Amino acid sequence: MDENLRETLLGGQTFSWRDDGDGSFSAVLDGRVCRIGSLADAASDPFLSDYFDLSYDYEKAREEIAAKDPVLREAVESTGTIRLLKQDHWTATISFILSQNNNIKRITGLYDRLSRRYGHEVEPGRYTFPTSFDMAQATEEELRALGTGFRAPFILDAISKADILDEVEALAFDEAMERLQAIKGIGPKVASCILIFSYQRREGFPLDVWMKRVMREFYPGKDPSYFHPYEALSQQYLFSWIRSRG
DNA sequence: CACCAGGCCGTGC
DNA sequence: GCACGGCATGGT
Repeated sequence: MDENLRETLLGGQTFSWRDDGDGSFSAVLDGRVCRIGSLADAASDPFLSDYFDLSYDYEKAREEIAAKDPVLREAVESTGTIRLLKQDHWTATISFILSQNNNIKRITGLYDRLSRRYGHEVEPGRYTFPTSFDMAQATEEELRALGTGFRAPFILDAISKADILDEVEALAFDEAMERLQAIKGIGPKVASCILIFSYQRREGFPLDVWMKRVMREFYPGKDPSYFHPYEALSQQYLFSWIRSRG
């Protein structure tokens, strides 16, 4: 087993991709519909080459993570390579605000509804994810009507503080975590997801309900620094593993 | 009918 | 500093 594109694209780090049902996946990114059947399709596309982080040595990382302990080895060997995508800051921020106390299927639906309501149609039925400017006139009532629920005011707060996302780029990890949490609806878990999946901060280690279970059961007394320098990737493998194991 | 989902906020101690 | 209830919505 080498790449696990399905897990990378549909496993909860992005909500942009759809299963086309013919062995390929598609998303509206970079202002156009991107389609991909295997990682080779990304190599010839400069935007996707960067987005899929092709210059990083994931094979070496896999080997070093697997060698760390038996649990990690089982997690890594239970699946193919999971990549850390380089997503747009704003898209990732709204995506993970939507993710709190929610499930992947419903998050994806909300992402689609926001796109249809505030984004731009680039092909019949395919819409860009709206920018903070596209959403500047959004109201809480509108957002609630789309099903965002109690997250609606959080989205409005993010719109008004979107400039924070530019500041974060220059900050060290701990300061970046703190700065992102100035936006309502962003706590430690959401902040770490944004930093990993949009700012390439591989020291992030999101602790959601699943990962708290993993830590309690298999790593009692340990903290994320145990996984250094592969905190984020180790977390992705453990998350995928525990979730598929039920 | 419960209970849960890639949590966080506000409040109280 | 930590514990707790509440929160919109849809699926099981």
